[in-house]
Amino acid sequence: MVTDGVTGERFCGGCGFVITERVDNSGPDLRAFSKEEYDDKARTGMPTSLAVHDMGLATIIGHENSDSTGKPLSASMKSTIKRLRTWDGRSQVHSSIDKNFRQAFSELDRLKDKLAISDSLIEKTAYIYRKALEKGLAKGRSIPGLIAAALYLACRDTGTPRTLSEVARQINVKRKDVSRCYRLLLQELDLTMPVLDPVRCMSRIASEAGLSEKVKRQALTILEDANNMEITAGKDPMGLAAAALYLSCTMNNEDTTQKVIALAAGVTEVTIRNRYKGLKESLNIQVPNKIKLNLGTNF
DNA sequence: TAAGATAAGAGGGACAT
DNA sequence: ATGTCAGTCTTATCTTA
Repeated sequence: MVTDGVTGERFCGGCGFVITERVDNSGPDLRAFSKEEYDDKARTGMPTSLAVHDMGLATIIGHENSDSTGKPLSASMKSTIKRLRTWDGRSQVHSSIDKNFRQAFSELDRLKDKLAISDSLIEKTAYIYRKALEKGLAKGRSIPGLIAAALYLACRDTGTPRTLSEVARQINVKRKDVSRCYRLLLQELDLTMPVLDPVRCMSRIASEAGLSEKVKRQALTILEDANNMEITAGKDPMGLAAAALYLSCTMNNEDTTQKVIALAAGVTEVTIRNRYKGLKESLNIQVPNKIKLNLGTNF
């Protein structure tokens, strides 16, 4: 059993099967402005460290001076993180930037739990957000939108499979607003992001939809072939991964539906169908007729 | 009931004006 | 800067097996 320090996912070191990758997120989406209120509205399974709300930033920002990949931080990054920790000890808000930062962090606090994000990702998000504030990008923009964008940026940067829609939904900001902030950050901070790796997406979808290892492996080879044929450019990675999984399911006669996979992947059935069709045609894959198994029950 | 088909609409990138 | 265009994805509805 290995825990990915970057994505916070726990998976088998041998086969890569993801054991748990996210906490229940179907609870109410409520704001809380005090510890008591937070405790009242919190769902079960809340980590105790978060319940001790007064511990604040120090519980969020770890003390190891290394980034999410384990490499030591640069000197400037180190001092930035140090400052973040220090601020938390202060009872007074010194400037508008500090104030903004505190507010942003209370948002981030909630997101962390809902999206099952690791501490190192939180640090990265904080770093990005701080940069954004220094550049004055917060002016005229909502804090939740910007912090969500920073978080999504950190996810993309580390290859953590969280979709823009997910992040936006959990923080209760319109997807397009987060999207706008995200592009702004990319531009202003002079960053380029690698395309989200469909392979990473697959682990998530496969475990969420309860698919077998065999199916997952075959879906992986399908994705590789698709990549080699350059038919994946410009397509939604999640949709591609989902379609590859579905195709693999039909090839292996694994009992599943588009609906299940679509739900797990966070894309629509139509998208899966389109990618599915494209994959099947481009790779010239013959799909056997579905053998109807009389199992009596769905599970 | 699941899968496929089709249409309308949103949002963003590329490109020209 | 602004408008147009092609391509993608989503939502909704209808048909098919």
